[in-house]
Parts: sequence; structure tokens; C-alpha cells
Amino acid sequence: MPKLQKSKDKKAALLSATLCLVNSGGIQEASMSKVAKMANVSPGTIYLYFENKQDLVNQLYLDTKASFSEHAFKDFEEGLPVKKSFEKIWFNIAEFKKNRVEEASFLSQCDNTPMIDHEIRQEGLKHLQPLLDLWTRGQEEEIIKKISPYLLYAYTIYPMAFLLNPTTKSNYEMDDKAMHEAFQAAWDSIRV
Amino acid sequence: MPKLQKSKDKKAALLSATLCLVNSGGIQEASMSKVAKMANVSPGTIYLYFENKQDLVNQLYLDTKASFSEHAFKDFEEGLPVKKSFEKIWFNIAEFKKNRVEEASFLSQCDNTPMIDHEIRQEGLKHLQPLLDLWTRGQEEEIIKKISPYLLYAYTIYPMAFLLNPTTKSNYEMDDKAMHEAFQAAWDSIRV
DNA sequence: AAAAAATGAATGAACGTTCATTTTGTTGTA
DNA sequence: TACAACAAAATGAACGTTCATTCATTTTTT
Repeated sequence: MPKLQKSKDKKAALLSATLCLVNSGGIQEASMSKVAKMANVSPGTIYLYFENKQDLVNQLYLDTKASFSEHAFKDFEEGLPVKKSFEKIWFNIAEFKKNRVEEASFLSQCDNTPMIDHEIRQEGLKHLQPLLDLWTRGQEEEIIKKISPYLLYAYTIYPMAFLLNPTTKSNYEMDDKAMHEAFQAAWDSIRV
Repeated sequence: MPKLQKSKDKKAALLSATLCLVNSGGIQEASMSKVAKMANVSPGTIYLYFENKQDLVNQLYLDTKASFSEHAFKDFEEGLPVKKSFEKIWFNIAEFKKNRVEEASFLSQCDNTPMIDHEIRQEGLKHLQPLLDLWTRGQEEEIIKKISPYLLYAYTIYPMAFLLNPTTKSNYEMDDKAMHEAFQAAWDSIRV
């Protein structure tokens, strides 16, 4: 096996172990020795791939955020009507949160915790630009309310964190019907 | 000074110190010795008032949640129309999140973290019953969409955590105009 | 045989918690 | 009012663990 691949595997294993441990018991559960053990690696080895614990968590955050954004804009086509495009992105995100539960709940833990440095957090936001552009187009076409993108995000994307995060929800499973009701609510909140 | 009051003061000081520390650096920043120091108390003293660290955090959560709910239903009158009642509650909550920033962001940290035991978390939800009842009434009057209360909550109350939490927001201040736009978005998302 | 990668024992600091001791407050008697 | 006797509250040093991190040594790859 090529050495570069092996190195990548080990790094991925460390990130994945951190994800799992942070998810199960918060950042305090993810000690370096536990992460090492779960990744089948010596504690010292972590420091060949990451500067320190904060760097490990930061990289996990950025990786996960990138992976999230990639899914959000999967099969995104420029020419489509605003609502159709928005619907596509919305369901992409929903799909990510449903299928990649661990990554999604890790991200929402990061976003409500002082776990991630402010600069790193902001870096993770850059990926959302296509959605902001789409909203701007919708506003120019007078389809979408002329309100701040923070509001648009808060009422269309953010609620999914509540609906699809296993930490938050209790006994409530989102079926197909509920998903479409949710999208309708999102759209109703921002459409003019 | 009466001894009972002094005891209550000390407990309150410990809870307040915990709130402050958890807010500034997460649960891992709130070590027992730091909490003790900030409350001007010896580490051992904490264990006169709380069983252990988990109990301290649980009690802080329930206290804060109770305080939140109290504000949410302040000046709540039974007879009013559904929309008016809902508007009142919505702005009450917004006011709490704006004025009691520390408590609000502590709660949202708890809700997205494995920090609080599941049973305790559920206990904190009970206070919301009046809002659920109001929504049911609105649905009977065919004013509010017939969708799950989880959806209603996700699209009307939950977004405020994003808009008014200083951890989340960056450079965006909610003025009066934005607040009313936000309420309108909330209402549009659930009104029939 | 040289270089690179990985190890894991060792480090000092910090953790949550305990408990023998001291400080503070209350009560009954002079 | 003064004071001894007692109870309650508070202390903080000490405990055993665990933490993040380091580095001399070993293992693996070139």
C-alpha cells in the first residue's frame, strides 16, 4: 500500500474517532488517549498529524463542514427557477442530516459551543455563498422577502438542526409527509 | 442575616459561577475548583449544596429553563385571539434571549450537547405546555397548519436561538425592524 | 544502512471528590 | 450581658485518576 494512502487512512481514522467520541460525550469525552485507542494508534502518533487537540478538532470541523456543503450543492444547476433550486438544496441538506447523523450532530454541537475558534467557524461559513447568491436572485425577482440572509437562514435551514438532530428530538421521526410539510413551512416563511 | 438566606445566596453564587464559566469555555472550562474560586467558596463547599458536578449542571439547567419559561408566559392572558397570544409569547421569548444573553446561550449549549442527562432534558420541556395548548386551539380554529408541534416549534421558536445567540451570529444585530420581520417569518411559516 | 514513521512510558498539571480539621452560629445557663 | 457547650457550615490539603503533550527508543519503509 502506498505510504501516502496509509498516512491519509490514519489521519481519517483519527478524525473519525474524534467525531464519534465528541458525539457520544462532548469534547470532554474525547481525550487524546481515547481518540488514539479508538483509532488503533499510539497517543504520540496523533501529534504527527495534528499540532494539538484544538487543531484536531478544528480540522474535523472544517472537514465536516466541507463535506456538508458539498452535499448541499450536489447536482446544483444554475439555470433553474429560484424555488426549484432552493428546494433542491433544502432536500440535499435534509438528506445529509438524515443519513449522516453523526456528522450533522457534531456540526450543531460545534455551532452552539465555544469548542471551535471564531476564525475557524467563520471559515466554515464561506461554502454557503451559492445559497446566498440564490436568495439574492430570488429577491431581485421579488419572489423572496427582502430581509437579511441571517433571517432567511434562520427560518429555512436552521430549523432542520432541531428536526433532524437526535440530541434534540425525542420520539419524533420525520417521515416523507413531515419532510414536505417542513419544506413548505420553510418556503412560506421567506416567500413574498 | 438569616442563615437560610445566606445558604440560598451561596447556592445561587455557585450556579451563577457555573453559568459564566460554561458560557465562556464550555463544560470543560467549568472545573469544580474554578467554579469554587469564582463563587468565593472552597471546593469542598460545593458538595454541601450539590451531589456532584453533574448534579450542579443539571440543577443549573432546570433553574434556567424554569426562569426562561416564566418569562415566556409573562402576562399571558387566556381569552385573547390565538395570533395575539402567540405574538405575546414570541416577543417574550425574544426579550429573554436579548436581555438574558448568558442564560439563553447556556440553554442552547445544553440543547445541542450531551451535557445534560436525557431525563433532566425532558423535565425541562414540561413548562412549554401552554404554548402547545395554544397551537392546538389555533389548529381547531383553522388558523394554524395541522402539523406536528415539533414542526411548529422548529419554525417559530427555534430560529430565535440562531438569531439572538452571540455564539452563532456574527456582526449581525437584530434591531426592531428585524425583530418584526422575524416574527412575520415565524407566523407565515405556520399560519394556514 | 539510512530515513521516516510510530511507539508508549514518563511528565507535570489539573481533574472531581473526600474528610479531618477549623470557623462560625446557636442555644442554654449564669 | 457574658460565656461555655454544642451543632452546623465551611475549609483546603490530600487522594487517586486522568489529562495533553513530549521524546528517547523501536519498528517500518526506502
